[in-house]
Parts: sequence; structure tokens; C-alpha cells
Amino acid sequence: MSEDLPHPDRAEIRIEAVLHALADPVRLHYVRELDRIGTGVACGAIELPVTKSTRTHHLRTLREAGVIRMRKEGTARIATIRRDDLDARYPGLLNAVLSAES
Amino acid sequence: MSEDLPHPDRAEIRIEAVLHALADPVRLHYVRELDRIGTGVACGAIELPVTKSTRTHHLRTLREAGVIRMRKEGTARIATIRRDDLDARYPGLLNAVLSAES
DNA sequence: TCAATAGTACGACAACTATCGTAGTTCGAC
DNA sequence: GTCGAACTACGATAGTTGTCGTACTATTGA
Repeated sequence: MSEDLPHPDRAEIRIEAVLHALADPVRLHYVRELDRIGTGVACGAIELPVTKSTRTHHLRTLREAGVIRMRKEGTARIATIRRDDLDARYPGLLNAVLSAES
Repeated sequence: MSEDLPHPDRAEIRIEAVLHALADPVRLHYVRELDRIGTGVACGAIELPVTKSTRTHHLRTLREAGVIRMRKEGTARIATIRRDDLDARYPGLLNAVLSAES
């Protein structure tokens, strides 16, 4: 049953949630890797210093904040940055965060 | 004794701390008001739906993250946004956050 | 000197959250 | 069908944080 995970609509994305999602080092690293790779990538393909279940937790935070989109593909879930939505709603924000020095 | 409160140097400002500081609704509202008013303003001059001590807590978070600078002036403390430092370190970030719709 | 004003410090508490382990689900391959 | 791979869900726990009340400090003014 390809019940997909819920994502907020573009209009529902809240700036506080986006900032909070990006404020965590693990999540920020994940989003930066996603950005560096460019194309969508399986959740597990990006190395993180946490367990699988913690990873799921962080990915849910990013997804529910509207930062990433996840779609099923076989047993994997492919994650992509919601660049269009974020750029439309908060122009310049994503670029500023991603291009910031560590 | 005019011992001043500690502020991080420009180079010490961390993106995670800035994002975390701005991710709270109370703090974001405060920074937006600071920006709207433009000039430095006494801490207490901006209305917040919290008590004095909670306000102090939030202002410390903003100060320690490097988002605002506070200087003593009589019994008051004047708060200003560290726009120069933030723009230098994370170009576009502050503008993107401040201009975001509620 | 005394009182009022503006803010900080500290202790307490509830809510949130980052983490983990374990169990469950879904899909593809054999 | 069965096994493994890739995740998610759930429950527990320790640490963080937003909130408050009270007490304290520093400065101004009467």
C-alpha cells in the first residue's frame, strides 16, 4: 500500500519550522549532502553518525518542516530538497544557509 | 561596574546557533521588531508575551548566538542587530529570514 | 538616603527532543 | 513462499529549553 508520508503544502511551510529543522548539526549536514549530490538520493545513502531510527526521526523533522520531500521507490525512500518551494516562500534563505561556512 | 555581557566574535558565530536562535517565535518576533525600528532600542521597549526573566533568557540566547549586540546605557540595555557581522558571515541569511512572511 | 526603574541570576518545573533498541512493514530477489 | 534490505513505529531515557517566580544589582531621581 503505497501510502505516502505526509508533506506540508508550500503555503503551509512555516519559517520557524524550517529554521528549527536546519538548526540541528545532523540535519544540516544531511541537507548539505543532499544539496551537494544534487539529485535525489536514498535516505540511507548519506552517512550520518546516528542509528537508523534516529536518522528516521531527523528525516521526519526535515520532511514535516517542508525542507525535503520523500518518495518511495522500491524498498528505498528517495529524498530531495524542496528547493522550488523554499525559494518561492523564503527567497535566498536556502542558499544562504547552504553556502555558509561550516 | 560596567562589566559588559559577553558576545561572540564575528568569526565565532556558528550557523547552527543563529538558526536555533531565530527558530523560536518569541525571539524571531523580537528580532523583527528590532529590524523594523531600525535604531537600537532598550530591551524592554519591545513588547513580548513573556515575563521579564523569560525575556532576559531569550535575549541571552540571541546575544550568545551573535544575532544581537547589547550595550549598557544607564539602567537600560540597548539591543541592536549585528547586521554587519551576520551579513559578512552569512550573506543574505538575515534578509531572507526577516523578509519572510509571518 | 530612599524609592523606583531596568535588567540579570538562580532555582524549579514541565515540555520538548535527540538518542537508542527492538519490533514491525514493505518490497525485491532467490 | 522465504529471506534480506530499507525504512518506519513505538517505547524509554537523558539532556535541553522555555517558562515562571523570587531575589539580586545597578543607575537615576526626588
